[in-house]
Amino acid sequence: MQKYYHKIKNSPIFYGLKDFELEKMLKCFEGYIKKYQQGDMIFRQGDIISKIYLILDGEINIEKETYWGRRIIIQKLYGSNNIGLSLVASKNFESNINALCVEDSLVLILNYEKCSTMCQNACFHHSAFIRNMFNIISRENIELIEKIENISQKTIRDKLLTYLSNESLKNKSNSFELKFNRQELADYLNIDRSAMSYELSKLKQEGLINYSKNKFLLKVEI
Amino acid sequence: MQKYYHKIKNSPIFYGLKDFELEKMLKCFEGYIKKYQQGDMIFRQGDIISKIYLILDGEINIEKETYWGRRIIIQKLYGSNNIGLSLVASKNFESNINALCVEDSLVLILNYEKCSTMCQNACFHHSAFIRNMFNIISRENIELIEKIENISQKTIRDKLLTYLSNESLKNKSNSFELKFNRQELADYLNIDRSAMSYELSKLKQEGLINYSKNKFLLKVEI
DNA sequence: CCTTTTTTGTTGTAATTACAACAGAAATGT
DNA sequence: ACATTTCTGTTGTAATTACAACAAAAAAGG
Repeated sequence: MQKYYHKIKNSPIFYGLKDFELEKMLKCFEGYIKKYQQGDMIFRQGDIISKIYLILDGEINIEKETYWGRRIIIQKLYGSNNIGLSLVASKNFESNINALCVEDSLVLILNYEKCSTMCQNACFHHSAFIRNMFNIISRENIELIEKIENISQKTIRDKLLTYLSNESLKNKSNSFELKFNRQELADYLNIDRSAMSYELSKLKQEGLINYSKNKFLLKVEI
Repeated sequence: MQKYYHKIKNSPIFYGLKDFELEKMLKCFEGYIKKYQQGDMIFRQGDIISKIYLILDGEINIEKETYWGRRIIIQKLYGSNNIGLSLVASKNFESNINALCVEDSLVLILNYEKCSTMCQNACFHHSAFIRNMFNIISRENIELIEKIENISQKTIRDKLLTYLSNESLKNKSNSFELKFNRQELADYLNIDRSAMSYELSKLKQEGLINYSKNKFLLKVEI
């Protein structure tokens, strides 16, 4: 466990703690580390969740399968993101999403019940921890709204331009690298991959964007 | 202010407080009441937010305007929902949404900074308050994911069936009343109103659903 | 280095949707 | 009760998209 302390201390939820403080809190929260392999599901739609999953390393897709069997990618999460937070904090403990490891991943698992109620020994940092969770889940919220903006555009072209523009803003640069491969991007934007590919080529031809592999350049203000 | 205490105490965020405790907290949080009229914007895209808005009464649409001028309805909020919470809790204080009053509304406004940091006099209920906010924003999060599920369906028919099925689940009944009018529903589901109207008629003809005005009956399991 | 597998791009066609224009119904105001 | 306005439903057409099938390029695995 100790060998992961530096990773854990880098996460926004435990930021700035000393080793002995961290140790105390992890005990408090019944924290433990679990390794997942590429392709593993951390949990699925319908699972009852009672843990908070803090991603220390790896890459995880939050997905949903429709009634008709199509995949929707809600978002892609990396180290220092949390999953399960919002699920767990609500009255309804049943997951409405799948958490799929796209790479081998390292996850710190905490007992939500222990996290959310002040412990007897009322560790000094507990309230800061709760505030941090709050910030994290808020950011999650904003990202979901951004996704809704992206997929709510009318045409494939508008979806792409809106998505790329938002990525550009987040990267504070008009050149940036996409985290999705083409199929994932299509599943994220809810469009057909080949139609998307066609539209990307057209945008490139028209000089609005440029790209090579996953490196993109947005040449226009949206 | 006092005359609103019963409303405030009914909200999940202040639930179960005694009058004198509530009074102390509201002072702590610099809380005040503001009345809005139908059509008023509580805040707009681009506004810098530093308050928490707790809806005591009324009806508010969370909307976004696309670059191309189309309206997206993110969600509809009623009394005892919060707006501005997730906006305010992030480092980035710039709103990415509009909050539009669809009816005359009554809003309790709190200073976020005061809410999120423990006050000197450390009122007993402050940590419960933060936990409540946490629960609220989590539920918000889950609703956003549900919206994403609804609008991520491939066809208008699938969007409608998924939406109606989710409403049915939330109402724990296969008959329920929609909170949206037709144009709003179309803007929520990101589809053309007339095409949606056409598909609704078809679903009714085929016997999958029934409706009259906003009262709907879902006759199939999705 | 070569083979195999995976990812990405291209194109034609059928299906779906947006849009416009209008009719009918319901709600509102007087 | 009537006129006016708003909301909902209907239909035809043009635009957009999904899908399938395949080609080309890149990555992975010996």
